[in-house]
Amino acid sequence: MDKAYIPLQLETRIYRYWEEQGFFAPAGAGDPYCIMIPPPNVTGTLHMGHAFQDTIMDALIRYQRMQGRQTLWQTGMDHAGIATQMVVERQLNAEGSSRSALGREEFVERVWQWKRESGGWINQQLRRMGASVDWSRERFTMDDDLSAAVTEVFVRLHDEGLIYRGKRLVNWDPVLHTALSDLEVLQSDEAGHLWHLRYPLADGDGSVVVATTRPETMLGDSAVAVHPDDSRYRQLIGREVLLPLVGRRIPVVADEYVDPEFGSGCVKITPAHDFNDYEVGLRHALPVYNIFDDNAAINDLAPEKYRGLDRLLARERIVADLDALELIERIEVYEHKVPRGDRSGAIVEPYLTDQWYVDIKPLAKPAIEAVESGRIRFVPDNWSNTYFEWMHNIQDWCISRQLWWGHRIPAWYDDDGHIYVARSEAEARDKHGLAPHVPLRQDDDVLDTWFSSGLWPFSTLGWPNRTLELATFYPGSVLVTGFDIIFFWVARMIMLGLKFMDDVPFREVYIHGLIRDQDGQKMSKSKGNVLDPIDLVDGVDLETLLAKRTAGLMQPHLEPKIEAATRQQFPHGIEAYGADALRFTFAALATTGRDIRFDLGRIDGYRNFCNKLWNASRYVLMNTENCDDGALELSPTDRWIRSRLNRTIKSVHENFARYRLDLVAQAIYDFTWREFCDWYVELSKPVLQSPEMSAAVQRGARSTLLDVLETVLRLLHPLMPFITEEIWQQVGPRAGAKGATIMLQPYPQTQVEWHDNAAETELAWVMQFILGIRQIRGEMDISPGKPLPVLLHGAGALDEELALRHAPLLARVGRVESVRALADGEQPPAAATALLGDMRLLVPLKGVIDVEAERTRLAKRREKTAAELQRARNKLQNGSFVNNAPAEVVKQEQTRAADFERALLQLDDQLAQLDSLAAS
RNA sequence: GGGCGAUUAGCUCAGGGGUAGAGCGCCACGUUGACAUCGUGGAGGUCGGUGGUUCGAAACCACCAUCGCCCACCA
Repeated sequence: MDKAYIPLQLETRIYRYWEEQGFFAPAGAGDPYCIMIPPPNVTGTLHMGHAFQDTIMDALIRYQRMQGRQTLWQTGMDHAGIATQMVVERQLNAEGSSRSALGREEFVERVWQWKRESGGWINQQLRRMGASVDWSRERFTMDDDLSAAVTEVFVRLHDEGLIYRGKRLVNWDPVLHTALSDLEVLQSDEAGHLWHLRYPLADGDGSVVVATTRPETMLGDSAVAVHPDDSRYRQLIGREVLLPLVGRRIPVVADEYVDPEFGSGCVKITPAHDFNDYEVGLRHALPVYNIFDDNAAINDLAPEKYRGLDRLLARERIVADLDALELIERIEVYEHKVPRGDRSGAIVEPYLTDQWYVDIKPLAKPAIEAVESGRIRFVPDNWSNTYFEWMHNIQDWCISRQLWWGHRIPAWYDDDGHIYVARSEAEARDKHGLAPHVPLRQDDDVLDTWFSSGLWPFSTLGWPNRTLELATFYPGSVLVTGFDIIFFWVARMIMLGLKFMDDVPFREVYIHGLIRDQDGQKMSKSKGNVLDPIDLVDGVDLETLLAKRTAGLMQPHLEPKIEAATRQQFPHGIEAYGADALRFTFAALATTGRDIRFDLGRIDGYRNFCNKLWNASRYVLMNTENCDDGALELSPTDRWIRSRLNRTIKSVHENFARYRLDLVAQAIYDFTWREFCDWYVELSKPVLQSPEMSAAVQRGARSTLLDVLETVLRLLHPLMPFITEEIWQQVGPRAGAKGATIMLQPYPQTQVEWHDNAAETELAWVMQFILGIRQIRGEMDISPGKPLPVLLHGAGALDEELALRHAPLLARVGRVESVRALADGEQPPAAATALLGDMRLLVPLKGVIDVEAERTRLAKRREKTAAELQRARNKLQNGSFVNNAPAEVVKQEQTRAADFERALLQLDDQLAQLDSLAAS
């Protein structure tokens, strides 16, 4: 092995090897285990959230694969209708062209072209992260077979009456010119005004005042509403108002919807442009006056002077005109919710159009029950509340989009406006007996992207065909995703899976947090705080990073600020940490149910961990070159580390089961560094490097080094696949493992014969001995290299036995020159002290040590011990504690008190000796 | 207006009815035959506040404060 750990080259080499060997495909006859990747946007790039999510999935997949499960990680990409269409349109605009200039067919061809160019990029990034997805099964939502599944689902739902076409208000995005589902509309708090308008009564006798945040909609008013019980307005009900500027006579109606407390208690009703008003209009059979065109400009139904004006310009004119007529009662500054399209950012208008809808309640009911009954489990569980909340209040799903990129709706129209839904035009003609000469025109619209992603768990496996894959891998085991798409995606997969597969699409939904920057800010292009995971893996220089962060900003004026912040945080760019370090960092941060601040300090530390593992492996390899299979004896040290490893394995399995990858990472990290490297490797040195050790004991140490390291590599592999493979290629065979890759080795299991309490107790004694000496050394400023003589005061038979048995370890690791027990009655010399149970370790001072310094040191320890003792005594003197606490807690407290008491006596005794020494 | 989450060392975070934890950072020492991307020792916290339950609360409960997120048609 090279002396230095350099991840870049080995990681790419190893990934190529795995892929070429086909290790990622499901294999064996084990219990199936399947994860569906949340398909990323085909033209997108990998961001930190993806990298985090992919790390979690890959860890689970590799863990289960090593457990012998038949494991499928289904990969693929989403066509992401609106997002992709916008990207390509922007490209066209930059070229001075446009979507409409190209026409539908050419535009769609252009999108496919762009998909082919950029679509591979995210896959390269996935590979760089080490994702063990089955590339041979990669799917795209617009593949022929997946598209066929979409059509099939649409037709079946339609034939069952669960998809219908209806004219009603939708959220209309006047920039993208498409309808949006409720989920695609974000409500943002914005400063605005509340205009109080005065409408004269038609008979000239008085007026009413209505309030609105959108005065331009008054052109479409068809009534004024008051609450039926509002005594102020009871006499107005049934009378008419003369709508200013328009001149229309509109009725005053009574409706419970009106809140008498708000504003004047009178509401203008605009059924065509407000969801509530639409309902009121239906209840009172009011006419619907649509006054917008699809750009949200005023149309020809409005008075001529406003026609063609954009809604905001129209607003200004109308307010001015009403003001001139003295019909503005007052204008209030008012903060209110403004609905905006999640992609375009445009203010969305309620707009009356024909759209396709899914009648969702019949699908929602079993989907709710599936989570209630526990057939699907959310991890952490509190997300099920969020799910229920939305599912219980679910509205019909508008699935048609006025876009060109997506699945064309399988509906055809004849010249009379009849609608024929079928799998193809031919089927439509066949089904409805339409002659070939009857002209049919397919619906221009495409389906909401989530309609096809909702089928992902079964469309990727071959549905509607009854494939072997479907039988094997549906339902999937767990869905790993962020909370932001519980409604968009998770809920819809559950509904559609239950509907078409008659079973849930997955058993568990693991919801992870959002990756934020070091200040807790959401990472976003416009904030200029985005980190590209690949930059952390392979490194990036400052100039490239700056260019990335400032290119194509929507608000160019932020550039200097972003540049300054970036220069400050990364004065030298970002170094190459390698995929393993980044993955381990993600795992260590993957605590459930909370967002993650990505802290560069952590990745630094975990890169160091890689280096530690690398070098410990070099040590093991160097010291196990000449192994023979002669008789072998395991020392207490060997048995101790195996026992500790066993505990670690247990904890790793438990935490995988709970999706607590942070605790998995921590358990392995602590064992590897704190126990294996810091102690076992050090303790093995005196055994392997001194000639007087027996060959059997040396063999025991060598085989333990190999066994433990080889096991750690397998344990760690799901989190750090590359470095573990690289090292395993050498360590595995030497440890007796056979196979071409660590990926397909069995995952470590606990072994009862490794469990050894006696060895753990014995080594605790050794470590405490060495720690005591080190403490004296550190606090008394004695050079770490200087060998020290140690006297045992008050040693029992067992202490003497252990001291003798482990003398080589104490000598080498503790830098102890000699150990001798004081004889009975022998006067101890002036010494620095450490406590080990009932025994005192004495390091004779002999001028090496400053007596005053030792006194201070001991006094400090005494103070701490006395405080602890006092607390324990207080407890034990408290009658209610002794009477009420469980016996074992009381016993434990008594033991503690006794220990402190003994320690205190030892310390007092030692302090007295220092005094007598100083006096003499 | 409803719901959820967070508040523990300078920073990022685990933990959890009985002894306050890790990593990073900080201080001191160190060329020990794997590793300075390291080793050894050390300093550092009345676990957001108030009340309650309990023999015992940082942990459980209630309320409050601050921060964050989600959902909701008050014009």
